[in-house]
Amino acid sequence: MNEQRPYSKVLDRLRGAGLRPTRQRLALAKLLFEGGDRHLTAEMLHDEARAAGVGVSLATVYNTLHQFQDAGLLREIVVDAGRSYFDTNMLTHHHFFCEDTGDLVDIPADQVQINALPEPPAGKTIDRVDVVVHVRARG
Amino acid sequence: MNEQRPYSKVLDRLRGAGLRPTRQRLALAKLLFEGGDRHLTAEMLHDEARAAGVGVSLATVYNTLHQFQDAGLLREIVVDAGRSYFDTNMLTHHHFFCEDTGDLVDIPADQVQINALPEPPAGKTIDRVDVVVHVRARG
DNA sequence: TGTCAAGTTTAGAATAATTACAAATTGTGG
DNA sequence: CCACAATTTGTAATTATTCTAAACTTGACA
Ligand SMILES: [Mn+2]
Ligand SMILES: [Mn+2]
Ligand SMILES: [Zn+2]
Ligand SMILES: [Zn+2]
Repeated sequence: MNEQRPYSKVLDRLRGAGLRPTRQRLALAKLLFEGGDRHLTAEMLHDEARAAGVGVSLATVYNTLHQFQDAGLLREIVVDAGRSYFDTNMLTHHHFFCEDTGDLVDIPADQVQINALPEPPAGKTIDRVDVVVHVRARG
Repeated sequence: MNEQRPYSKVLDRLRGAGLRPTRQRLALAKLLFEGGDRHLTAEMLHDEARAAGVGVSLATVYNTLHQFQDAGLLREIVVDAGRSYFDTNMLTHHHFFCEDTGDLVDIPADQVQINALPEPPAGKTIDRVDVVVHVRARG
């Protein structure tokens, strides 16, 4: 449908977020947001960009991921010590995490029902509930 | 009660795990296991040990934490990017995590009821379900 | 109780992910 | 187009952690 204007969607998205549509940001946004829901590390995205012929430094990949996150286009997921995943699915949801492969797979929020939660510690308020289902290759 | 033999408990614990009771391991085990359930980083434990007058290197703290983990005396918790917590509570349970302070607080398993979970991806088997309730200082 | 091999500790180097910096480049309103 | 702020980038710095190889303990047993 938008083969004539391959950047119009991400362009609107960047404009909506108040971010200048630079060559690098357009290319990264295309990789991030036009392939369905994705879970990527900075290094993975950098490799994809280079493979797609996009000249972009790793520093810019980090900058861009954080800017997108601040703009509400992404969120960061922590499941693996010493490695951050960025998740393009902004709906409330949970994850399968496969320790063998490092893969993250979404679980829609309505497929996890939490019927009880204790009161948070005094003076604290609940921000978000993360459920991570650790899975392994069947053995 | 065991003031006469202040190390007998941790000594038994190390013996049971097949670990030689060295000065360093005894001291770290005492700090870890005789103060109720704890959630510590390697750096925190190192600082505590030094404050208690125990000469121990940071490398040994890391070695010891991993050995204790392999022996089933501890488990590692990942909630904060780039920092590992070690948890002395080996019962199945969940956590409050306060992003402001970095504090982890246990939630007993029976206070979280999960009434639905989807099938794991093909060929995968569920290992463990981690629930992390992110909380913030009330604003 | 002394010996010795195996297990353990350690200082410091190495690694990996991420962030900081300051100079060069680019996007945009006028 | 211009001026100027925003952005990008190569490189250095930082942080948590792991590796290494030499020095030191421990425990079995003679
Ligand atoms: Mn971040
Ligand atoms: Mn570990
Ligand atoms: Zn996701
Ligand atoms: Zn815990």
